[in-house]
Amino acid sequence: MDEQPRLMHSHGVGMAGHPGLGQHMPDGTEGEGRKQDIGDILQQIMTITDQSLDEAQARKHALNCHRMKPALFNVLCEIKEKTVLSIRGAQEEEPPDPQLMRLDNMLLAEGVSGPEKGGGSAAAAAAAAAAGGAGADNSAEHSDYRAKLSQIRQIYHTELEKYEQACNEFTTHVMNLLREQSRTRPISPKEIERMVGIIHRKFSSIQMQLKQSTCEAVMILRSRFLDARRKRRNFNKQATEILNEYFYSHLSNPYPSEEAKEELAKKCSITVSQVSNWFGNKRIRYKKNIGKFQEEANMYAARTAVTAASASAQGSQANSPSTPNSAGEFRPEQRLDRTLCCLLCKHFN
DNA sequence: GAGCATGATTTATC
DNA sequence: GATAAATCATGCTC
Repeated sequence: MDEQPRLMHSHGVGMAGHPGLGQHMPDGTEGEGRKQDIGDILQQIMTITDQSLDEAQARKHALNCHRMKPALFNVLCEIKEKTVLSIRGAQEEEPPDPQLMRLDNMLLAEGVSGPEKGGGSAAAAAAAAAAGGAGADNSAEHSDYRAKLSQIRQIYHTELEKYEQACNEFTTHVMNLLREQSRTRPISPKEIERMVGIIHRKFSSIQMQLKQSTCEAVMILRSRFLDARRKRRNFNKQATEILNEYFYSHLSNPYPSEEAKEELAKKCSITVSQVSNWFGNKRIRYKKNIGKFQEEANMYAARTAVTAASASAQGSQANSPSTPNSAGEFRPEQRLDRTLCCLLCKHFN
């Protein structure tokens, strides 16, 4: 402190050498003196970088103790605040990143982010439903998918927590630094806020990378799981016979209704979509090669006829001649099939 | 292992 | 959304 006058004097701007700074002017020249005073202070600030470290420290201290410092500091704060406000105004108008939104939506849909209940298992269940199977193997795959998704979810949340913690620590550190610095240079709260925003944006870009990696991992898992769906199993013999029976007994219109599909699915222990697939495949393959399927068609028609005939015999002669077929309906073409089948039955027996 | 059978998927059409 | 047609991928038989 005792070197202050020396320093100030040596540079010709010492407070003692300036009446306007050191004391009030009684003759009315105070205003003019203050202008000069502020000019000098600014000059000191501008030349402070030219000083040696010791000199600069001393100069800094002298400026901090200057009686005009609070007023000047406030003015500089106001100027900076206005500048920062204009910058912030421009930044706040930025729309949310669409890529980040997509990643967030996907992670939410896959059950990686958001509440844990059902998310991943719902996605797995949807995939399993698309696979069409409901057997033990499928549920095993399902649980495997869930376990792996749960692992991904855990890693994601751990990493996210780490990033958030690091971000908070760094933000606190920077804020403390800025608050410390605000004693010696004008730093408004808004400027600190802006700096915090910059830090958060930097960290959110890191988070985006994490989200991207997580999405990729989920996609790989999902594609592996979906690929497994292609590992088909042939239907058992009984299921194939039930389906074929229906197909050939409805050959003129092999399009089962939704109810019929459900019934067939139940009988065959398969799903309705598998029934639809089977009929789709059967129709197209039958149409492409009727000759090849003729024998099969005859055999099923014969069976249907035998069943119908025995039912008819049991039902007594009093019954109507229009006996319904196994599907509960009667078709004129069935009569032709039946005639053919009687002949075939005789042939096979 | 080749060739065929068969369930599932994809794409186009209605 | 249901279906046809083409295609894929796996299972089965020899």
